[in-house]
Amino acid sequence: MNYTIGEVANLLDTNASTIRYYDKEGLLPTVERDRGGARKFNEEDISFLRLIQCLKASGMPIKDIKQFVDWTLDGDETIAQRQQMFHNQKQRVEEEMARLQQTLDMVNYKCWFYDTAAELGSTDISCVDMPEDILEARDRSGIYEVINKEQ
Amino acid sequence: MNYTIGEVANLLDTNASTIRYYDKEGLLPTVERDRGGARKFNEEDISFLRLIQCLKASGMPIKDIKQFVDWTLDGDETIAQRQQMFHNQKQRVEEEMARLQQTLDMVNYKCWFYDTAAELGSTDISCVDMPEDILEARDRSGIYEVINKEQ
DNA sequence: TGCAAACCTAGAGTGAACTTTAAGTCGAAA
DNA sequence: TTTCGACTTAAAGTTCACTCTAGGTTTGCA
Repeated sequence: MNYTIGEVANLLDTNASTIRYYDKEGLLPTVERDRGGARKFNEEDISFLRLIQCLKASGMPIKDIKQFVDWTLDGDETIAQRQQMFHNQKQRVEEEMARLQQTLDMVNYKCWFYDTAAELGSTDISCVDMPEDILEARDRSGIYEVINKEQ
Repeated sequence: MNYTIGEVANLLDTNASTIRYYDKEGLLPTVERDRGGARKFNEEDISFLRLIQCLKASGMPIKDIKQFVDWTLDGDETIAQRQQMFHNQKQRVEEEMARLQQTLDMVNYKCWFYDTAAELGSTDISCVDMPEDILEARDRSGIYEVINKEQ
């Protein structure tokens, strides 16, 4: 089964220009054309676009994805490079998850802070006891000082 | 205690230009100047810069952080807006964590794939049984089709 | 007094990832 | 046959968050 660029864009919740841009950057070397010159996407192309979206979500820049594409085109000689690439990426994603958890701790603390301030009608909440879990979230977040005073 | 912009940049592992840029964008309305016009940062300013870094890490754009700063300057009238803002941000961070977990599943699958391919010296690993946990990670990642064939 | 280091501003430049525009082609329906 | 929508390209434009440059001041030490 083949798909047009518009169908693929719909399917992957993106738009045709973005897919053309990826193609121009060399990320889609296997996409074929019909007689009229229009791109023809098969299941494999769509699957690969999903992978690209995933790699992008993991913070990988386009030029690194391009490198990966080039390696896959080079075949089995480049298995080691691709293996290394994914192990590096795994570490990056794990670091990002840890950072995001810290950020969530901060946001949770701030949610409690403003929930409390909203009840009191004031950001001076120094009279209120901070629940244990909120205190822990705040400390984990790396946001310690001041903060109870303003913001 | 006061700090110069260079000291603050060091402390927060960023650089002076970035801090000046935040100031220019209105993110640091409380930073004072010395007689010569140089910025003078106190503990509170530094704490607020940490908060900015955290909000940025949560994916909040500068102009939204600016909005938050403006609200804090408006005082207790805007508690509800700030409360809403942090609750929205909490949802965004939670969504991002879920997306990142999916991405990690994909990367874990790919790590297994290339570890196996490296052992075999070939990306045709169809003869190899996929461990249960890897299969689950692959399925959670949303990357199903093809993939065992190439890449 | 002279010099270097660190600060200042305004404004230009950068890089990433799109996104839009202009001008054109293709294939099917009326 | 013409008209419409979806495709094509090259190239310019946009947005974001810096980052750098040029030219100038301030501060502290020898």
